[in-house]
Amino acid sequence: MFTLNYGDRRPLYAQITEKFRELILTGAMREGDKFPSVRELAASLAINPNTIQKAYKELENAGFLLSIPAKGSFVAPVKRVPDPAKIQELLQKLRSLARELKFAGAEREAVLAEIENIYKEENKA
Amino acid sequence: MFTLNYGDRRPLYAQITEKFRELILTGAMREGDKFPSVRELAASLAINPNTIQKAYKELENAGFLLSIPAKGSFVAPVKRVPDPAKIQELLQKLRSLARELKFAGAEREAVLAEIENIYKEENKA
DNA sequence: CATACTGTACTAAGTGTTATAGTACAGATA
DNA sequence: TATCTGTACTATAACACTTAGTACAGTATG
Repeated sequence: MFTLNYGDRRPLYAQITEKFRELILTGAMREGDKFPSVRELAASLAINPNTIQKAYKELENAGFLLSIPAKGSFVAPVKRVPDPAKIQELLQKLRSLARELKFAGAEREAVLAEIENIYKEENKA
Repeated sequence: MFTLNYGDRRPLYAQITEKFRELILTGAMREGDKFPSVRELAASLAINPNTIQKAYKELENAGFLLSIPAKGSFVAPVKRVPDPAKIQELLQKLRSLARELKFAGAEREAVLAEIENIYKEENKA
């Protein structure tokens, strides 16, 4: 499904959390889709099942995953209500990132184009 | 100068690194400005000097800080060469962040406006 | 019913990171 | 001379991360 980067200094469970969030945000995984089972993914990545469980628990807390004991883990129903607090938090990160881009010499138009592209994206099946 | 957030799960030295990077990126600190001394900042934040030293070493590796033994630590000269690899890395983060914003319900125009504002900013003294 | 799968919940151990405490040295400054 | 600066160590405690192993209840399939 994906690979882990052991050179990355972030913990394994955080890498796994991020990968799945990307899959959901890009539309590669949609509401109701089944996650690999804890043991199956652990075997596939050659790591401990507990680490997968920790990643899944994080995803569940973040509202991306819904666990049903004895059945499996699934992509949670999307809440269609804008979350102002979350948006403000993300905009703060955006400002910080934009300043770094400006500092690194990125063109204003290039940065704007990236945003446009994301908002043009169809959430592909 | 600033405060630490002990609720944050990131290490103290990383928080300190980030604060100074913000100060430099926003122009609040400029080339040649003096950082507080290791011991002074440690006393001010009520933490160990070693932790400050670790933060300063990170800033130095990142090119933001220049240490002169027995004199002090200063904001490093800015390199005016665009760094394509760094820009690509940041753009990748930008895309991820933009998808999260879209997912959270942020308006396209609001996101674009933030970028515009950053690029309009004069680097204030 | 039996078997194999699912998520979940523990304990125990090893490892690495983080942070503190303390000491020390050489160079600059006043 | 006294005090400041960055730097470099050692030692220790606390915590996070990861692995290993075991166990339980519920579901699906034969």
